[in-house]
Amino acid sequence: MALAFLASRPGAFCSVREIVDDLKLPKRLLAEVLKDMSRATLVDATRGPGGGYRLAMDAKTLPLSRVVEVLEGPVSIADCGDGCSLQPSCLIQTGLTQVTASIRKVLDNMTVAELLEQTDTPAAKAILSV
Amino acid sequence: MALAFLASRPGAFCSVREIVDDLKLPKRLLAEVLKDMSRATLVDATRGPGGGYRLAMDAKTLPLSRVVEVLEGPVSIADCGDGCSLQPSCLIQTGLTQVTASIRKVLDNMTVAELLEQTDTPAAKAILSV
DNA sequence: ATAAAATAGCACCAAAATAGTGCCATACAA
DNA sequence: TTGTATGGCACTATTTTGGTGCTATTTTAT
Repeated sequence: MALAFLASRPGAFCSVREIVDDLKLPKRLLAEVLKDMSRATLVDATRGPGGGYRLAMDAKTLPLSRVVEVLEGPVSIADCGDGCSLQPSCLIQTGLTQVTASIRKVLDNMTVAELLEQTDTPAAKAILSV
Repeated sequence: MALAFLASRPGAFCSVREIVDDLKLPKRLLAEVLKDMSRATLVDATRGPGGGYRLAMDAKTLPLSRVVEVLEGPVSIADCGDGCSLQPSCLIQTGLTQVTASIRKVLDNMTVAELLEQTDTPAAKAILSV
């Protein structure tokens, strides 16, 4: 939600307060998340009055897969690595890998910009039009 | 894993003990899961000596989406219903719905039979060849 | 008949993941 | 130099999920 918000104000630095006021998110939590995204260079940050966050790239070049990776680690539906005790007898590891690849492709092929474009409710559009 | 196992023995009733011995799964847990699948008519069950479970349909006609629905409820990446307090200000609900639909399509288009076909490790193949 | 093999049901516990907070340090601009 | 804002990190709390205890009921081979 926050990235879509930033995408709607390209180039402008938006503070956590602004974002939270519009999107009704827990302030501290959003701050943590944006810190993570900043570390991952998904967003730029500036401090002090007038500071805040902005997308570090064009939203059209930011696939959801990248966002998911930053927030939750590698895209996968199961941890099928060597650490899994079931691996020796697992009949579906290879198949699940393929499913994961397909899902990853879905996330690769949708960007934050596209996510934002779909916004269609009046209340949401009102937020964007400010 | 269990459904792939059953798919490898079409028509035959397999007991929880047999499955667990081959797949090295916690017995009680698999029993719970198979009960759920039985209630959802994904598998047939028979009791008594020689009893067990078998797929209720051809594995080729059993998409993973159906399995996921039985085990985890409706396929979705977020609970965007009316119950969500963020809905009024959510910029991405519609977009996420589209992503969910795409992922659902992935799961619709892969069957338990296909999952099983991908099995390629020697140890796993040994289980199938018995 | 009856004992053994197996599922049915349901409550419960434990571990892991996730949502959310406390607290302080650091930077920046008016 | 003061107020605004991010940076970092540990911590708590809640939810979800993996897993268990126990008992009842059904089935079939002997």
